[in-house]
Amino acid sequence: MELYQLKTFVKIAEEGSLTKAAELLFTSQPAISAQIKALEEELGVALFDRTSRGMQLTAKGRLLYAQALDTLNAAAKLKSDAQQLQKELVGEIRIGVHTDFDFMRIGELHRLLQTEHPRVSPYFTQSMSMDILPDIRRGALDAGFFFGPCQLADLTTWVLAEVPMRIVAPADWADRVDKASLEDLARLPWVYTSSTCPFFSLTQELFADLDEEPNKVAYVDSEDAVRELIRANAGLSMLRVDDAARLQANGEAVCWYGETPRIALGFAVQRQRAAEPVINAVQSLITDMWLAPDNVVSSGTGGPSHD
Amino acid sequence: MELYQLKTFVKIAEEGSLTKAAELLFTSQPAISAQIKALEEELGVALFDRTSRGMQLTAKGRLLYAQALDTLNAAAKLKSDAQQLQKELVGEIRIGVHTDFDFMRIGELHRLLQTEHPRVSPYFTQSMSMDILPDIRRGALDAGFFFGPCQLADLTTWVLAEVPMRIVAPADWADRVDKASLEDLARLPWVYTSSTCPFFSLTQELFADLDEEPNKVAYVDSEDAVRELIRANAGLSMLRVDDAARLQANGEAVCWYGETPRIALGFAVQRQRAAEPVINAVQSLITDMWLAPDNVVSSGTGGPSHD
DNA sequence: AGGCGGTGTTCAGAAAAAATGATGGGCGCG
DNA sequence: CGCGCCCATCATTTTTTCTGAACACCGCCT
Repeated sequence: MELYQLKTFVKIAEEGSLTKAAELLFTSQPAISAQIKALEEELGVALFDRTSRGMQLTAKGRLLYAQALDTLNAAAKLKSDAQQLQKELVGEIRIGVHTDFDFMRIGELHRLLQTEHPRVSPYFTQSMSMDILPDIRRGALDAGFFFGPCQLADLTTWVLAEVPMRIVAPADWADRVDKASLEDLARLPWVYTSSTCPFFSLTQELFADLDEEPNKVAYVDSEDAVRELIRANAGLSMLRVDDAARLQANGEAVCWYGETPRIALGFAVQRQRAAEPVINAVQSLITDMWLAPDNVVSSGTGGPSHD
Repeated sequence: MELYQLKTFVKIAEEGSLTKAAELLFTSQPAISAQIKALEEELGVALFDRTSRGMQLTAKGRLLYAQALDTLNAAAKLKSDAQQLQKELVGEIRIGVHTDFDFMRIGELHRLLQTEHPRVSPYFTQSMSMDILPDIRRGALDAGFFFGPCQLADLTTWVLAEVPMRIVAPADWADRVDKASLEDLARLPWVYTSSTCPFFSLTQELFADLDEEPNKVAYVDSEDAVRELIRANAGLSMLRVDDAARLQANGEAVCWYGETPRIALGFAVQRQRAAEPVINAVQSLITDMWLAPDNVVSSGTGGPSHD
């Protein structure tokens, strides 16, 4: 039993005539006569009564006609859906996110993806900056965001923004920090990130010209932990300017406005997979989002605001 | 796109390997490789990723796999239903019924038909005895019951029973009828059926030996009308014994027990259609029902019961 | 590094299936 | 009774599909 036989069956049933059906199917009358004969033989059921005036469905044929239609419809849907899929991008993509979803504009990204490529399902997994790049390399992630430079040669990366940072101290230390020099700060207790974290090098560079090492009283590996220790008066640290401003606004911290180091916000994928349609599409969406002229994060928002 | 291609598609998807699928489909590996290639080309969609370890569904392939299954399932259902139909009888049959459905045991017939041939739909139409035989001949009915002899040569008939009849008089006339002779009865008013009705000849035969014609005061053409006129004291008539007994039990009539003419209950179909499976099956059911030894209507229930 | 065993692909020729065009038989209609 | 329309059949051609061998690729194991 093949679809072409069912098509013939249905057409003959509708036309009531081999001859007419043959015309409409652009074939010869003996051809479809043989098709129906084979079909009837295979099903073991006489589908038509042959009269001198044409072909008429038998009672059994009428029952099977409906099912033949069902089958053909299922096949037609398969084909049309396939042709629709031709134009669409289909797949999944696992994206590592290393900091707040709202800062990373994940909602906006998701919305864009939904409209541009509705059949691409993103999986956003939050993990630490230092885990994301190796995970992409391992294939545990398909793409990801990260701070700082990328040391892995087999990843392709894009710089999305230069994110300005700020040195932040516990709120109680306002007078110890207010007019302090960099050296003054170095002597205060510091909450550091672990050495694999991009913030680590950033902070190190800050003090590179000084003779003495900063006074490190704790090492943590998440921004949340940094904020918590600042609130607990443990020491100073470095945060994104927006994060710092929020803490200060809440009275949970004070900022030091001496210098604003910047850290690169990057997006990475495996080099040999960069051309995969799904990955490429998501990457385009993200670089467009972040590098559009009206969206540059690295600009402005410099020193303190005095009013 | 043909079903054999979809079968191959599904099998490869399930096995993850051309080689294994080829084995299971009892064909060669290049054959199904070409099938899939053609299918992919027609759909315009890459269904599989070819790896050195086998064939793996693409994201699009996974979406279409479900639809391929749907299509194959529809086809499989069509085929299995057809093979079921092979054994079954399918069709409609229009049966003319000329008297009470319960006397004709239509309920029992329907129940039997339902269990023996569930796909045969009977249409029972009630019409007068004298219309049924011509209707069968015309093809307006496929089969039918009738009383009396059949004069139409191109019908095949079966005698189902010899139905005993009884002369019935209005209840008020009990003493005029009780000890009456046939001649006495002939002089009383009679409710006759029209001359085309088999009851007509039956009644005529009853009085054939007498010199005088019975006193006919009305002609009607339904048993219902006969009963109604008896209740209205219009005259005597003839009814089936069971009918007569019911009227007498209700005090609506009295019976005369002098003689019990019998009328043949017949079943007829068109001669040249008698062998059609549906007609033949229904006829068998009916003759079995009526002619089974424990079901003979013509026997017993003779004279008056004295206790 | 090189061979081995597994994969899927390609190709030319063989086999099978389907379509063709001519022929013939049945039936209704004028 | 013949004509026109219908479908079935048959030998033949055409198309499609299958086959088997050769090949390329990849991971794995020695």
